[in-house]
Amino acid sequence: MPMRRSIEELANELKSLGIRPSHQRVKVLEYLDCNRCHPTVDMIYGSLIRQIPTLSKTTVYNTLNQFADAGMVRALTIDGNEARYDITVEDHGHFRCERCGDVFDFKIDVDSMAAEDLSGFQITDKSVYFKGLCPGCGSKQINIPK
Amino acid sequence: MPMRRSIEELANELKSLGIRPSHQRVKVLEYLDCNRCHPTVDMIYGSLIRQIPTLSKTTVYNTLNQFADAGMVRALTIDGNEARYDITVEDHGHFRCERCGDVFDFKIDVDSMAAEDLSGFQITDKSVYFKGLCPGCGSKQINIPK
DNA sequence: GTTCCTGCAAAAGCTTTGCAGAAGA
DNA sequence: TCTTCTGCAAAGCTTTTGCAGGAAC
Repeated sequence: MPMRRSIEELANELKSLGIRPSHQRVKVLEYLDCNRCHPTVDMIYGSLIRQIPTLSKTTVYNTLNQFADAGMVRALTIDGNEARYDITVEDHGHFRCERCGDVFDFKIDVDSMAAEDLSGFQITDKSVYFKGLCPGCGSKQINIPK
Repeated sequence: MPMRRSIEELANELKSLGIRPSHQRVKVLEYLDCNRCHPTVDMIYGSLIRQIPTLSKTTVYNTLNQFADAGMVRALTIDGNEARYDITVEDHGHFRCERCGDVFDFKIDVDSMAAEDLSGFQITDKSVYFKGLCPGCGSKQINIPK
């Protein structure tokens, strides 16, 4: 599942989308390719700063916004305070644990959902978010802190 | 559909959940009951300040968080910058127009979705978000501004 | 009288913007 | 050389927190 791609492949993917493959951009993309855990900007920045000591958070923001505009990544706003980023892949939903905050993928066929009343709407994106307790937290039988 | 409830009914609903029915709280709940358009905090505050000149945005935030904790309303984070609030009703999805920003409800049977890999997860909430162009904006045939 | 509630002000946190210097074509 | 990119600093926004006065019970 973590189908790591080489630096060259990642750079070519950027070029094919008209994005110049700067060192920072390739590294951000590589991080997203290797860490499919819906990282926050802080997580990406915190990891890459060790490889690129001059990196700024602004660049991470700029890069992610550019990737999102190009359709390469999807920004998740499953909880309001912080965005998470996700390499665009086939249809899947996101489960967010309300205790530990982790986000899990699960396969789901969004087109199988029985939806109505949407004639006339042009749909460009479908997102499915579930919340609750993940297996690890649920088995601990503790109340969710507010 | 806009099944307005009386002040007494709203106050009783609050009492039944252990929330003291202060004037501000009842008014916020009445607004949500009458305006099922997924309002932002600003929209709620901007409307109620005309009836309650001393109202503060802090109180609106406090009240909405309390309602959300009690399960009376759901906070939507369909776009990252601003939360929207929604009286809890039966299963439905949310469509957000990327041009005009409006949010539309549509009926959807989330349990009909073919989901896998979730054994061991305790699911407490299911959300479905679609994005695209609403009929009004889509018919105008203009490119979406970035 | 004690507890809860309100609302002002300030703080906190995430994200964007302005801009100057650096890097790349 | 000219365009694009990076990153620091500052600003912008939404939301939360601290706290004092007031209301409710």
